[in-house]
Amino acid sequence: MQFRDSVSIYLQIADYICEKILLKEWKVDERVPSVRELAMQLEVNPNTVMRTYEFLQQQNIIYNQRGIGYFVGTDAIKNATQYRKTEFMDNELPVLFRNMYMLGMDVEELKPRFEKYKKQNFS
Amino acid sequence: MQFRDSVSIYLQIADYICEKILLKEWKVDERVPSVRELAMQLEVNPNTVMRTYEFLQQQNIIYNQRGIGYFVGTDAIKNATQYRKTEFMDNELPVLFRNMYMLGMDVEELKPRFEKYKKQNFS
Amino acid sequence: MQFRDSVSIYLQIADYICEKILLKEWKVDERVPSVRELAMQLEVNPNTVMRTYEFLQQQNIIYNQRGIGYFVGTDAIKNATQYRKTEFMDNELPVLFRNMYMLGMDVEELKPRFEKYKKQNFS
Amino acid sequence: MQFRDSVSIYLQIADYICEKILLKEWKVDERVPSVRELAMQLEVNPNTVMRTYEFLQQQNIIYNQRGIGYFVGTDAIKNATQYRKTEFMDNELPVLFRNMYMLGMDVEELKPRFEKYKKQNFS
DNA sequence: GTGGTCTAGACCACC
DNA sequence: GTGGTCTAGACCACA
Repeated sequence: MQFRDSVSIYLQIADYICEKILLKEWKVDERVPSVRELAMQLEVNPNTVMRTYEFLQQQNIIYNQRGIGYFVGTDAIKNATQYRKTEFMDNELPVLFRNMYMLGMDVEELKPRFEKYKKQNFS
Repeated sequence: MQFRDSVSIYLQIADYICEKILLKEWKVDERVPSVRELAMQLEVNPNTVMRTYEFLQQQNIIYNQRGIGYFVGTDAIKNATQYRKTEFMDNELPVLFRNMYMLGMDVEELKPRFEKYKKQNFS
Repeated sequence: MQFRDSVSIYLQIADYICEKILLKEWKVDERVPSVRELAMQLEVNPNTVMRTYEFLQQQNIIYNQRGIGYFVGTDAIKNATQYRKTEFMDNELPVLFRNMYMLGMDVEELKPRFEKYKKQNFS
Repeated sequence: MQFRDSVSIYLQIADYICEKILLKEWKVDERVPSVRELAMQLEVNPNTVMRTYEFLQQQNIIYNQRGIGYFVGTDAIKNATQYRKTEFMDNELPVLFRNMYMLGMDVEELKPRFEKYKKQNFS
């Protein structure tokens, strides 16, 4: 995994996990990787992953069973959507709109492309 | 300026210059900063800026007068739009669409937000 | 400050701060000690105090102004009361009741003593 | 057993033994564990336990038969109650009252909770 | 093995 | 100066 410099690593890991959940790769009550495991895989310090998991637990996206591990929460999809949507609106939309304005584009132009994208990738 | 790791720096500088032109901060036939000047300002090697300018000249976005400097080209806006639009469609739209799909969002949702954005920032 | 072994240090520090607020020693919008300052005073690692402050911010008991410091929140008393009351009910009451049962005491016995205590200490 | 730092260990062991007696786990004239045995179990120095037993003998809570061991005294319950009650009043009540004052609580609030506690744990 | 807490020490951005 | 993040490494309780 490649980390951007502009955002905290632990939040980027949170996004990574939310994506796994939102794309249904990780299902409700399924175990997520252990702190140490994910830390090793992403080549970060276990404390950093711990921080991500604490954060996601707070957002009711994952829950914990002591001595066993972290699991995808019951309302994970709802809560992950809400969390990521806020982030998306605040951070990504302005960049998008700026580009669209610069390029003289309209929202209408996106419509058919979005349909095409969904057909190609998720069906 | 903050550079991402994923794209060549000289292309990121090209984007930066295109933005200046598309947002009408730099007008047709106006002189763009000298290679040394921009290199110093962006804290990169002059060779990198040189590469950007050669690239933009190829795209007919800027032109060169030997011994004097580089200038915004006559059709700069048209050509910059075309160049950036290709990039936007190929690189940024897929990321956007992936997020929108994950979050269960529709293009329609963007419409009023885009209007609001334009009103707030460019009027 | 003396720390018990049974509870996390960062939570004991949280209790300490809640007491300061509940006993009106620290007022709303007043600055609390800086992370480093309190860490030095309590002879713990700054990270531990940082953790306390993050926790208390989450509970809406203190808030943060970047580069300036942490401050007592508007609803600090309400939120601190709620937080500490839960803790009190769950952890301290059972110990109290166990002792009272062992000693054959009744709640009624406490009544006049509590009045006396309040008169002596807070008036 | 977990020892607090603030009180002598031998007194904490005395409390432990009083509890056993007050909760009727150890009956009158029953033999209490030998000094060595209890020291091993609690992982303390036998001298410390010896000190506890001497102290409790002074309080007429246990008595000694040389060469045989220590036994729960005839008036153990009365004397243990008296001993523990003094301690409770002097040390634990002030802490309790301080918390109740801070949290704006009243003795009345404790009444139904105490009843519930007794029902759940001792019936 | 799991998570949870703590220390030491570093570097950063903001004020 | 302030907080915020990250690493490295340690030790603990729980299972």
